[in-house]
Amino acid sequence: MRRTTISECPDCGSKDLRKDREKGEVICKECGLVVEEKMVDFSQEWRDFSDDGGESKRRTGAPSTYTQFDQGLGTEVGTTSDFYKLGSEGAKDKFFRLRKWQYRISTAIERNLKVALAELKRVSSFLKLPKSVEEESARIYTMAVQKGLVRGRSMESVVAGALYAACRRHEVPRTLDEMGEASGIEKKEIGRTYRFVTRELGINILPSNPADYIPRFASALNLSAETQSRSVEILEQARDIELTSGRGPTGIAAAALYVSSLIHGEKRTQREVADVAGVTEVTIRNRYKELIKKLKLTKEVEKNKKK
DNA sequence: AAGACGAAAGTGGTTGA
DNA sequence: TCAACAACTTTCGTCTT
Repeated sequence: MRRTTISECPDCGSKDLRKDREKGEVICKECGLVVEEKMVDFSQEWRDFSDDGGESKRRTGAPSTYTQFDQGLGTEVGTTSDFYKLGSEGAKDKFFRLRKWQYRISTAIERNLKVALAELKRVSSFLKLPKSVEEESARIYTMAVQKGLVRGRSMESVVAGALYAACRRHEVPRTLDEMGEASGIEKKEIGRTYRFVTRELGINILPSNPADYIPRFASALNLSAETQSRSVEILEQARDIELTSGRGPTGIAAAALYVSSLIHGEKRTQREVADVAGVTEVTIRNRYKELIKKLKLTKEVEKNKKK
């Protein structure tokens, strides 16, 4: 895969950049700007779900692209020019039957996919998601359609659910709020379809890591790179003493960022942090209290308060 | 006046009988 | 299927800067 390399930050010109290979992000250490969000595609095809309904969707060969409505493969059984190559009458009958049958089952799905993938691309570009996530979500959506999971649900909500799932798998999580804003679907609904689709398709998603949210939140708050990396340290320590399990990852990320901003004398209000993280001040306060207590950070915060 | 703090009641999802 | 439960939110009053 070809990757372009950027050697200096377009915002402040600093050459001190930090690369996060896993997330395909490049972050400027000076200003914390997320310079590049290019995803390395390490996705695999996990399409051999166990037998269901008898029809096998397996195939071999080069991977096709899923962001084209027909997956980049022609779906015509044959063209009329092929017709004249056929010999017997039986073969000709079969030719027509096959083509008619093929046409019927494919048009419904194709029509759906065509519209859905356009919507998917729209939302994806709105959220500035990497290409590989877009591909993955298209793949998820395609499978959902083939299994008839869209029935009884709005197409848009399934699209949003597929995108959300793909983001999680690629460790570039967006919050349900952001997804809701981009797609115009209520976040409750997205969460519901997301859970439904992933369960039905047997996709397992690891619980998202709070640290994955840090670069974006910090960038939105104009926090320095030191503050940012400090908050990641805090998160690691918090995880080691089981402060993170069971809690909402965004809340923890937000609290770590808040503490870190206090320590580095770039104070942000709880309100500001809460807004970009999509949680309430109360949640930040609760996490914040736990953090400074369990990690004996009180002294550090006090020390920098006077500045 | 704005921000931080905390109590109390409500919401939606998970879990276990 | 239902009730208990944990996490989070909303709302509101009080304290601090």
